Amino acid sequence: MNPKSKTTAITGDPSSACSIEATLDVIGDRWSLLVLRSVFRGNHQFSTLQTELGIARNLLSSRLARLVENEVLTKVEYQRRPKRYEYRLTGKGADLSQALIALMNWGDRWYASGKAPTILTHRSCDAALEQVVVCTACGTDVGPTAISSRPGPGRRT
Amino acid sequence: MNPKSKTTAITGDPSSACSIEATLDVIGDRWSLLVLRSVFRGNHQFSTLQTELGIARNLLSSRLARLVENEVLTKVEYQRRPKRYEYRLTGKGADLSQALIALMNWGDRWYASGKAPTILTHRSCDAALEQVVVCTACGTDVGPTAISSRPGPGRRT
DNA sequence: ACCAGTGGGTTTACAAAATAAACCTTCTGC
DNA sequence: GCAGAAGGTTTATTTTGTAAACCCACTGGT
Repeated sequence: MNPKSKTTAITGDPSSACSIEATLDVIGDRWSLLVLRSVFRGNHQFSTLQTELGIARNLLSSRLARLVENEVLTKVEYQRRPKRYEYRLTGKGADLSQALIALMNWGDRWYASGKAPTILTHRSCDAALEQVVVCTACGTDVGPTAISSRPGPGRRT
Repeated sequence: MNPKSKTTAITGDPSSACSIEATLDVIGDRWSLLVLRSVFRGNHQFSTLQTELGIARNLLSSRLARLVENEVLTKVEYQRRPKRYEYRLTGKGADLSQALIALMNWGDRWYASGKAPTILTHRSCDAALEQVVVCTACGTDVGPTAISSRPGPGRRT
């Protein structure tokens, strides 16, 4: 589009040459992930979100609109007369759980000094969860230094 | 600290009541994660990062300073006369790989239409990787709807 | 000796985004 | 017919981000 490729940054266009960038185009601002965390926790109404987060109302409004536009949330009328709306996660939104869990775990490891503020469990077992990266071939847990990166079929640069 | 708890938002203080918030206090702005992605990819110099990302130089400067201050990166003099520096991931920084992978995977699933721009592999197997959340008790892969959340020992609210 | 080029920044002027507070609208229940 | 709740929008102000210019130390070429 631009000959000198100015659009390397946050472009607002999720069809990026990098999937991290694509993701950040949707949820990579100061508030979106906090809004989503709150929705994951069960807050679905505008007022509740606003109070819990302390976000300015106009910003919350625009963030929710953007998340709805990007199909991460849906706006559902849960009452008529007076009309009341709530925001629910779509499948795509729920699929962000892995990312939120990764961010939470990092915060736990480096800022919670062994005492996590929130613990996630398997609903049926009530046991703790663990997030791992595994090799689809050998099945072993792969740490950051054993990871290699190569261009895939969607590479555009 | 503040009686009416105004500090629910992005406070710049990672010792938050929520680990997601703590994490976002460190890397939750428009650029930090993109800078880190670039460092993960092997770009360690100021100029290289600036050119690759298209970020304003003063912003890159302040982001790098903040990441160094928070011990995500270290600034290493790799040459004297003239002095040249490079930025390297610390252990804490490398530990963000899970989060970057989660964000990348989400982008792959929802914006790459089956063709990932980048593929991560197990260095020794050359096979694809998979990120999963597993139960420490039953060992099964736990999807977003089977996850339960409860307050942990570090809860402060 | 001079000058261009490289690396790693800082300063400055300007534009965009965030914040806080006030305001608006529709409806209910008293 | 008034207060209060829900879900916003408008407005003024402050904070951030952006782009371009500039600075400094040094090297290698002429």
